[in-house]
Amino acid sequence: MHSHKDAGRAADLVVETLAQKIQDGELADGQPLPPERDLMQEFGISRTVVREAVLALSNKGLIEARPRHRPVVRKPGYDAAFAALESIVTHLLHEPGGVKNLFDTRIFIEAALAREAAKHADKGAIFTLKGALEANRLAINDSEAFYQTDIAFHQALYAIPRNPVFPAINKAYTSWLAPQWSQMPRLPQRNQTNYEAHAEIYEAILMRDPDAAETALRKHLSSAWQQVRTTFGDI
Amino acid sequence: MHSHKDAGRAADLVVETLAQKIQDGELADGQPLPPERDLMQEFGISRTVVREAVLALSNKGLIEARPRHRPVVRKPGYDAAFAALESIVTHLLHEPGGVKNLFDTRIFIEAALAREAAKHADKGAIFTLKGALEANRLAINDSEAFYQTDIAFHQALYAIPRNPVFPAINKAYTSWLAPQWSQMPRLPQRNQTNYEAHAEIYEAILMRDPDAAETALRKHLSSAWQQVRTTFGDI
DNA sequence: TAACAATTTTGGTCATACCAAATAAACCAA
DNA sequence: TTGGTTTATTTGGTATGACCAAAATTGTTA
Repeated sequence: MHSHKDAGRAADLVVETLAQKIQDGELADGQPLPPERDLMQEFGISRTVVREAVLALSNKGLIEARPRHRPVVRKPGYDAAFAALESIVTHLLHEPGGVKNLFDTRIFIEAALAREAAKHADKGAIFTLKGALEANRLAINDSEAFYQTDIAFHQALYAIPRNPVFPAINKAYTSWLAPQWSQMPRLPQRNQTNYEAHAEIYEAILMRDPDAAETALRKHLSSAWQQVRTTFGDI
Repeated sequence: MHSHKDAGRAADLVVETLAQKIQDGELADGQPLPPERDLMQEFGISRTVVREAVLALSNKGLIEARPRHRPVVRKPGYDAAFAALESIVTHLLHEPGGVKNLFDTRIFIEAALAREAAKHADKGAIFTLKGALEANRLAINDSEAFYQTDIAFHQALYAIPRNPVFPAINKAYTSWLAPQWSQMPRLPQRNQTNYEAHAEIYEAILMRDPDAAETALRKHLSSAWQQVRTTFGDI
């Protein structure tokens, strides 16, 4: 079954086997992994190797290993995929131009999403968007709530294509860029501006005007980027 | 969300410290990591913990650890980031709808890229695209070469925004979807069709017609998806 | 100086032991 | 029976020490 080119890692076999069991559901989601000492016997290896395998599975996101707890099987979803990027992305963000590169891709994707929404969003999706916009408006004077509804509005945008990858992308964006965003001053006046931008995007989608939707969204996010720039300077 | 700092892992400190040194350049790219026995002394820990830390760094993509070789420091780039996704994406692709979800995002992004290119590509980028297209044409009768030039043409598209994230995305796409793609029959006739599709995309970009560029690209990739469907059935 | 042989270093694996936290079992009071 | 409290067991985290084989280094020779 396994044709190992370089027989350098005993743990690899264990990782593959367990990963397969997880994917096949033999180790169901939420179920704890067998104790390390059991795995030793099952595979005929030392605990060293078992631990190495468990570590690897944990870093791959297939199990969730809280310290001193039994590792729990986590069948990976699209969210987990992007979560695996966190550490490396964090590094990239600390390099010159890192934040801008990432933010530019966000603008790029959301602009395309706005266009897509204007073209193909069904009534239900538009209604959801309208609800998110209304919640956003009601929170203008509560900066903390506004932050949440702001995120929700964009989330609604990512949900429109009905492709689970997009919400996962958005989650990743918000979590990665949160450090920058959360340090920015919260001004009610700015909330008002952002709400109006959201409204403009919504209107364009409602009017089935892709160009207007894209333009409005680009303006909105570019403005947000400028705010970041004026807060942090060149990054 | 919540970052559980349960402080139960001695290895975490080592990982953070070494990661910091890598980011700061104190451990330069390409340089081997200190021997495990040295790290033991430096941090006053057992080899067990050192190995755990090294494993973690390896899984994070900050070092490259070939079996029985000294781990080599690899300052992560955008490519490495997506490479870290491989194992988990592989799992997702094996689930129902997984391939389609991923391919749909590819269509989505490339459509937006085509539009972007038609709007903002400079002469140099268009010239590069033209060269890729010509190479593509010359390889119509050599299916293996055609496959390569096909990839190169799309790569040229991803390079246009001059944002290093996009080429990395493309690399990830091609490597993840390669298993499906490489199993499809290579027909010169199909090469001809694909070349014409590429030419149509290029022409639209040259004419600065975003709508035509997007339409042409969507048609091209949707057709490719249909070919996948007819080869593999519902996946 | 280049090819080869001897030596040291270093990563991979195993076995054992101990501790503290987590879990399960036993127990007891209401 | 039930619910909470105490005790016993399990289990993950870490430390030591040992051994091997493959690398890397050094030394030697043609």
